Amino acid sequence: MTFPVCRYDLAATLTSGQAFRWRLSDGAWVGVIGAHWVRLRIENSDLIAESAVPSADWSWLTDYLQLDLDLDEVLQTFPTDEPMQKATSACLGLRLLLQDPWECLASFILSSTKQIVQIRQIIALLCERYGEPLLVPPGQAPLCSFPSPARLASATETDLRGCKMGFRAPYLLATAQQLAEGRLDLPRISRLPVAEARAELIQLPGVGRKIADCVLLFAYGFHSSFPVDVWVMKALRQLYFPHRRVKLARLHRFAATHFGPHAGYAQQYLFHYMRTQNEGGTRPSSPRRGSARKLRLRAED
DNA sequence: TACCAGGAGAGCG
DNA sequence: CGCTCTCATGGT
Repeated sequence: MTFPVCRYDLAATLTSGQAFRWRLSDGAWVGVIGAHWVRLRIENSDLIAESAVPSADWSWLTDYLQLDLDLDEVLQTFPTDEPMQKATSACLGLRLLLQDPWECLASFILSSTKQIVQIRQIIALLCERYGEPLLVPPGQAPLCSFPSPARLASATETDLRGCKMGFRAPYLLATAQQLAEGRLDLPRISRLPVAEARAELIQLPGVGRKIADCVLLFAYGFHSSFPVDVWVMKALRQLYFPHRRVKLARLHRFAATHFGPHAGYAQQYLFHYMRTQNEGGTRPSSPRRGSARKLRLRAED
C-alpha cells in the first residue's frame, strides 16, 4: 500500500525516543502497531507500507503515523525565536506518532534513568517473553505484540526483573495490575481535559509528571502537553535562561505560554535537536575528548 | 574504575 | 514545600 506524504522523516520520527520497537532492516523500518506487523519505507514522497496480512482498512497505520496532520500548520504556530528556528530546520519532517496508550505508558514507566538503547532492549525482552507471536511474512524475523496489562499482571516481580528492568519492575507490575482490575480505564482518559487526564495518570505507581506528559502527548494527542526531561530541561535552561537558576515549575509555566498550542510538538524538535546536535552524542554530559572539555564546561555554566 | 542514563517516591529539615 | 537519597542494570 502506498500513501502520498510530504516532509515525513521516518528515521527521525521512529528513533526520536517516542516509540521503542522500530528497527531498520534492509533499508526499511520494521515494527509492530497493535497486532499488525508492518514494514515501512519512503520513496519519492510516497510512504510504502507492507503488512503481513492484507487489510482493507489502513486506519491503524494512518492514525499511528498521523498522516493526515498538516505539519506546516503546526510549525507555523511555533515561536520564531532563534532556538526554535535552529531546532526545526535541523530536522524537517520530524513527526509525533499517536500510539497505543498502554504500550506507551508501560514503555515510559520503563524509561526512567535509562538510555534509549537500553529501553529498547528491555521492551524487546518483555515482548519476546510475554507478548503474543504475530503473523509475519515469510523470511522475516519473528515478532510479538506488546503484552497486555492482564498478561503482565500475572507475572511476578522476579519475572519482570528478568527483563533487566531493575527497580522499575514493581512499578510496571502494580500499574498492570491496576489496569487489569479495571481500576482505571485508559480509553476514558482521552475524553478528559488534559489536566484531569494528567491527574489520573499520575495516580498510577511509577508515573510522575514527566511520564504522564509523555503519555498525554505520544498516545492521547494532547499537543499542549510538554514533557520536561533532562534533555529538554537542559535545552530550555541553556537556550532561554542562560546563567540563571530556574526551577522546574517555572520551566513548565514558560513552556505553556511560550510555545503555543502545539508546545509538545515543539518539545519533540528541541529534544531531537539536543540529542543529535552535540557530537551526535547519546549523553547530555561527559565530554569525549580532553580538548572539548574546557569549551563544554564554559558553555554549560 | 567511576560515572551516568527521556524519574519516581520516600525521607528529611 | 524543597532538597537529597535510593532504586537496578548496562554502557562508556
